[in-house]
Amino acid sequence: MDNSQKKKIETPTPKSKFEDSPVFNYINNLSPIEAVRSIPTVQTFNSLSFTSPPPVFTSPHASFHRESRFFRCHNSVERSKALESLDRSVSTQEEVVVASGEVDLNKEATLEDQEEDETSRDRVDSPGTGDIVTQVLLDPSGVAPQGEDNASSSEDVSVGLRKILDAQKENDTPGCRRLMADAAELLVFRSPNDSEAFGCLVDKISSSERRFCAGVKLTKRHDITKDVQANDNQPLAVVPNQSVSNLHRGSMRRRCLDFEVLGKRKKDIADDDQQAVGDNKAESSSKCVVPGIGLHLNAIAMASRGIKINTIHEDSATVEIQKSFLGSTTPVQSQDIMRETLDQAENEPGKGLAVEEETPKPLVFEELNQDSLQKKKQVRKVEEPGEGDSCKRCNCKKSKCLKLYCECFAAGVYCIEPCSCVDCFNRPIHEDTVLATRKQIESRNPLAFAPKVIRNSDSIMETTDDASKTPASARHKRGCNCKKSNCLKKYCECFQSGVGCSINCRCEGCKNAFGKKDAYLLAIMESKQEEDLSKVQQNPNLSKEVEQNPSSDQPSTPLPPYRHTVVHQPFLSKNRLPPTQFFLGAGSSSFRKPDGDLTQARNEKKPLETVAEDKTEIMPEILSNTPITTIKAISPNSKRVSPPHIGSSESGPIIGKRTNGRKLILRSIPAFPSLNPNQ
DNA sequence: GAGTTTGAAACT
DNA sequence: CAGTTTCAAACTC
Repeated sequence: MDNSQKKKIETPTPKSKFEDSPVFNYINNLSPIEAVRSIPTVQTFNSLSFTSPPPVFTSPHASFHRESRFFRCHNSVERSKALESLDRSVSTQEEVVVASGEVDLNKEATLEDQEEDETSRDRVDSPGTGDIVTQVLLDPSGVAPQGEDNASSSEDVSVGLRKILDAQKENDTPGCRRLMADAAELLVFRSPNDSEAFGCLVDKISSSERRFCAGVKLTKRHDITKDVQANDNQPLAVVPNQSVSNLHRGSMRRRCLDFEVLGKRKKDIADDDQQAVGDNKAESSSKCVVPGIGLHLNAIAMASRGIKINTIHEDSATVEIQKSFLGSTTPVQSQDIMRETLDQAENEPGKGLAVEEETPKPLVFEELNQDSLQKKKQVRKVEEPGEGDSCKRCNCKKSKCLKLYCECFAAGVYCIEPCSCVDCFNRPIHEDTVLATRKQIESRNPLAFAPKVIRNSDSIMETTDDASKTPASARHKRGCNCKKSNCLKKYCECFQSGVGCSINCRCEGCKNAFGKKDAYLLAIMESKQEEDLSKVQQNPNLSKEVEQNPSSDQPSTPLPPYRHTVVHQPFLSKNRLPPTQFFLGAGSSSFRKPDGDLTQARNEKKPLETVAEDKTEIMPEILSNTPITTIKAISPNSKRVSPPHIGSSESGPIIGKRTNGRKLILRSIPAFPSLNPNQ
């Protein structure tokens, strides 16, 4: 039978003879041509299975995971609808918008694969971005959506995209330009920059920004009230056929690309700057972008602000939009907020839609609809005069806005009109200076422009956390060094970023409402304990060893009841309290009243043994302090202590060498009694 | 709005 | 690398 089949395959018999036969069908099913469609599968695998790099480094892949979650909302039906609308050719802009959304989605996947497949990014950075865009557009395999794709949808997408491309070739519509710019933007993001750090930053930022952009591109710029009404009960990104006014968006993105290439389009910039003299806010807004990062931060800021407000004020569309113009305190924070909000939105369809729908609008309006923009600006000023717009506003006097003192500069955006800076050089007209300074700073500190807050890519942590609360796994990269603010004011970068303090922090008397450092450390220890316990449970021999060795400060001792209240910390535990609650509960005044005392106690270098031996009846206060004690013992100078250090040093058995975030999730009370010989 | 406090950034 | 200075945001009044 096999031989006969092979013969049939190998023999060039007339097709008509067999094509109706079951054997032929079977052979067709065996055709390797179908097997070629493995690319989407690969993508799916990539997006689901690849572990993320250590959180110390910004993780574009980790972000991609979330993006994929975000994009999951683009189901085939929606895509079909979009393509139907394309075929109807209702509006060229709409087509472009839809296509852009699809392309962005797929570009992302393609680029991700490229990143993972190749160590160098030169390919992406190669000139001819437009060609790459075309390639993406015309490459069904690359375009094929992952997971859900079937042949028809994939083909539809490619066909639709080709139509779009052809139409755009015929008339160079703004949408076309924008499409190209969108792709170029992504490519620029992937371009190796002045330093690895910058690339790292770009990855981080761009990932979030792209997430935002996806919403933007798939969002229609229609009446605000309509938006809200129509948004109810719609999944994310269910509006692919809605139109976004792309004209200015395109130009803005393009500017970002231009910025990225030093001097490439300086003339444009200069022209824009001249136009900026007119001081249209929309213009200046689009102007406050510094190479690469700036635009994204702006977008993120706007997005997050919009999301944030929208989530709260779902019932007031006007207010939402108006507030959406408001900038955020820090880009990173916005990023986190947005991410969380998006997470939450996924779980709450109603909100999710609002988030998806409202978020991009500010951008569109700001760029396009100047009339409404001005009105909204007026209202905004009335409502929240203190808040900035999408761009940061600095007040630099001496730094010329060319140092990291300047928030604008540090955030990678140009200063704009609302800034009160003096002698500002952080302007597009001084692009050379800006870039040179950036390079200089990066040479000194490659991570100078990297996001200060990094996210733990651990999906478990993030998914188990309530999005409405503090960032589950976000942490300040370098940590704070607060001495007097107790990490309770915005002086503290951790607090300002809305993240808890971590082991990287050298703060004293940390009371960070988003998560205290000691709690963080305690969680690490706890996780290690639980890990050891689980090991012990799996290996009775080990358990015996532990029991027979009471002198060792082993965590095998049953955890006391107070673990329930103490151990669960807001930013790590699934059952964590909201920041405030946590602070008042686990970190209440009675719980850790004298932070100064705490600091002193730490400096007294309590022996680690105290931690383990006292834990059975220790007061929560002491317990909560003990980790710090441990750390202090390791680093009496309050200097940064690296996690591995803890694990390998005197606290070795307790913390262990492998303390990743995931373990922190496993904070429920395990079957400790089984390890207790008295029970 | 002016002055103070604070901690990061920059400098030595 | 540690200590000091500079700086601008955050905060207070």
